[in-house]
Amino acid sequence: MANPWTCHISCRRWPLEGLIVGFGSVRFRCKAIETLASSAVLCYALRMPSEHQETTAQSRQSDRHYDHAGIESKWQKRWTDHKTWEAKIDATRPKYYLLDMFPYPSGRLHMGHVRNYTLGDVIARWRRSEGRNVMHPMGWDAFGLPAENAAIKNKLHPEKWTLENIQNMKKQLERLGLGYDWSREVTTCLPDYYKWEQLIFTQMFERGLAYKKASTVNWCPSCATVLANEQVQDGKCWRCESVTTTRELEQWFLKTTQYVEELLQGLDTLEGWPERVKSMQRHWIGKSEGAEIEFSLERGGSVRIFTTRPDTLFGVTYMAVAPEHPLAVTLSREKPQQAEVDAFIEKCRKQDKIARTAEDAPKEGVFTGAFAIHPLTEAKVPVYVANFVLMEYGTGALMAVPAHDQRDHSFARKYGVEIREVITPNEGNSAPPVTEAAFVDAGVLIHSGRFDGMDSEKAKSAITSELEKQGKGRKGVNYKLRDWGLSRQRYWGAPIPIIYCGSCGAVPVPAQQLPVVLPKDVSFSGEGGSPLAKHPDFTQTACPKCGAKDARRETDTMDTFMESSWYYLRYLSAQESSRPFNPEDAAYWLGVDQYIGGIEHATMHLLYFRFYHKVLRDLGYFPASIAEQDRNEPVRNLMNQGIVYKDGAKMSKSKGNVVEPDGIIAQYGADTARLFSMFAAPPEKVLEWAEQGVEGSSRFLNRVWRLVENHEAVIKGIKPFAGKHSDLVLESSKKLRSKTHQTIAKVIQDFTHGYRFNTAIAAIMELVNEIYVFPLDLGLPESRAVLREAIESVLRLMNPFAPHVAEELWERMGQPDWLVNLPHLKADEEALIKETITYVVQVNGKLRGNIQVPAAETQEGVVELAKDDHKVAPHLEGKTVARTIFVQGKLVNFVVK
RNA sequence: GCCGGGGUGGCGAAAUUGGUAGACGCACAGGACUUAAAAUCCUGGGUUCCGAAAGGGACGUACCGGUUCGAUUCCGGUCCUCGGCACCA
Repeated sequence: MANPWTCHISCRRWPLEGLIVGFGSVRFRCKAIETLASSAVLCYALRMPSEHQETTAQSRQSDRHYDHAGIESKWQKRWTDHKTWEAKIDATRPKYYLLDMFPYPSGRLHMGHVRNYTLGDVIARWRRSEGRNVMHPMGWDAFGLPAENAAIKNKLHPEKWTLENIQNMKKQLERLGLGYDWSREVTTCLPDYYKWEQLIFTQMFERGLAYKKASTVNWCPSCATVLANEQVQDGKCWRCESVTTTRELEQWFLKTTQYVEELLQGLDTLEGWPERVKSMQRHWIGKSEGAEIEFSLERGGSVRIFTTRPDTLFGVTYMAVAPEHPLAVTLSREKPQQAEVDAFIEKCRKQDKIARTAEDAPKEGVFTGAFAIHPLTEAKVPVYVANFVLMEYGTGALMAVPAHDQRDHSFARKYGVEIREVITPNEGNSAPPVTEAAFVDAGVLIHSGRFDGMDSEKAKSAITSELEKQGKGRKGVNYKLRDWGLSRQRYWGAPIPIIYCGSCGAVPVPAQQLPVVLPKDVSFSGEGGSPLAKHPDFTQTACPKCGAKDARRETDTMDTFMESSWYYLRYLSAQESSRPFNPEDAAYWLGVDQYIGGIEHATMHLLYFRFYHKVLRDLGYFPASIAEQDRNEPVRNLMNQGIVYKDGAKMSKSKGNVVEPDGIIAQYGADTARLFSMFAAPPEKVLEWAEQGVEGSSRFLNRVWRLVENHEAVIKGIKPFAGKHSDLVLESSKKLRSKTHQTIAKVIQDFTHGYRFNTAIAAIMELVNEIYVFPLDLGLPESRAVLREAIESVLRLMNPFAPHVAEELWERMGQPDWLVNLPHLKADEEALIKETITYVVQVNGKLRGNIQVPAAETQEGVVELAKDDHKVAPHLEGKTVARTIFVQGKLVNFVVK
């Protein structure tokens, strides 16, 4: 057996305890390597004489890797101490309001947050380097269901749970080196935030924008409580697994539909918004034009319907109403069909709406026994209750034209209703007979009385005018957008500031009595509805209007989208105690220059957000000095970063596939976490989480660190090259300097054209690789100056991504200023000029060679050189060049026969 | 189902308006350094066929088809996948 050796191990991941003893020349036991056999452990060992065992039996930080923990906390402290991120109104600089979608305080950050917020921080640092007065706040979307679920499960008060989570997550954000103006922090579950939301609600109420109506909720009969959609899994309650049903409750709504046209048309003014988001919002609003038609009922009364196809009116052979429609019940009263209809309605109530209305879902319905009268032919039309009709869309009733609508067609065939063809395809078109499938395109009218022979377009207006003349219909517009239902029968939300009085009705809580504070002394069981309703001190109150003692408070709380609809305004004046925000602050900072958040918010949040802004404008909150566009729309530029997902689904606590950044920060540092999240994929793309690449980002930062360390001696006291590029003597100097300035230009371009940070980082990596192979000429001063310039450029370019390392190395190079306070670099145009150009030569579109030509070469000259190229010539031999395609600066293509 | 995205090597990706497909990085392989291992530095890799080799041919951006001298890029269709669908936020 060979002699035992004691190894001194330094390892930056695993502080080792005790001795690691090796035998023989090759194999030694290293705990760290065993522990992480699959990944490369940055670890090395020095052989030591065995008598030194005791003194070497300790771990020490590797001197081959920079001390990320030390420098990160050092710079974070410096930035904080100097109030680097605190933004103040400054009329001398252009302002830049950068807004990140604030997180729900679920407990810990996940990599989706890291990506989102790093993106924001990189942009903030960049805009700052452009000389802008950047305001970049952060806060907490602190009300919501998970806190209440946690309270039920862990017997912990939602407030305690939430506030503790906030403390945790704030520390995590700070450790990432994210530069937020914490003096503007908002926490939406605190009364000094929701007080203003309640005030705004009462103002909406007074304007008639908030109203009550009956609406359906999920109901668990066993827990006797309302369930959120998320709490219903496969039609069963999440707690007790009872089959859920639905209930009608009187609920508060906001009239988003009052702003529907503006919400739609405003999209056209949002040039800085991604097309995909605008498109989704347009479809969500879902405007369609057509006609509203009144069908009278045989037994009196009438049904109003909306159709986009009044041209098919003569093809109507039945009508259908939604199961929730009041007529569904009344039409069948005292008829043989009554029992069947009631059973059907009950069945639909239990069905999921998306499944119920899916195109391939079975079309089901029952005849009500009642008939309607066709407005023009006066024929009797049977009325059905059908599962594919939605109460929320249109009028909750429809005229069915089986010949020209596929859904109506399937239903008609199933129930044996007549299919009457009234549109025939235009000449040249053919279609299967309507007994087989509906013909849904426009065409020419037949069997439609005096409208026969008209094309669909013309018939639409002709039939609508005829109806209008007879008082049976009119032109109509319909939208899919519905009013915003904002009542929640839950505890952890902002109380709706309404008091019900026996004589005065619903009375808003007067401003001086706000906030209506959420009481803390409640208990959670998950059963029997909201704890607020069981809190007598809260519910019993006096009427603010008449003083009656027996008034009671509204116990519903507000949808949490209410908080996230105006937080960007509270950031403006987070300390303001007499109003939601200060108009002077709004005048300076609005609108939001860049809003960043996940694409999953494309419709709901971003639509509510826009709606709220318009309402506040109409409530007179914005001073006249705000530009028209910013008065109408909250956000100028929107960026939706792609979802970070793992195991095929969005990272979320409920799915249990969350990856937290803490491990990465501890092992590699915040700069690595930041750099990797920016390098792994372009910002808008979905990112499937895989940790393999993290190592590479860490390696790069260490490579930069060594770059400075290794060259410290030769560039110390040297000034970066400042002369004329053409005066450089050495080819190597010219080459490196060109690369330096190409990189600067590339990074600037990637920042200004769509925040393409992944390629910007790749370019910096290329420059670093180039510096590594640079043949330094110690005899020539220009060589050192060019090297210094290159290294300085690397630090300045990488600063937004990895600010701690960049600042530390910058300081180490003897620079007095902090990078965070410096303007960004500009490329030297002269260094970008290319002396030779590479032309690609193709024959019949296939690559056959490439040639180097002087930049000044003429087209004729390039073509001649291309023909003569030794790789190209054989492909041209014995053939005729029929055509020569020349693309300036790029390629020559010979089309030969 | 409806609405909006996405699909390129073993993997993350790149290719500014149609013009060298695969930059940069991961993983892997080889070399240098080391008694050794790790780290570091350098080099190589789309697939396939011919060649001992320098080199050369064919194919290749989910699939099928079209436009074009030329298509990852434009057009039509198909498949798969992700996000949203109004009480998760």
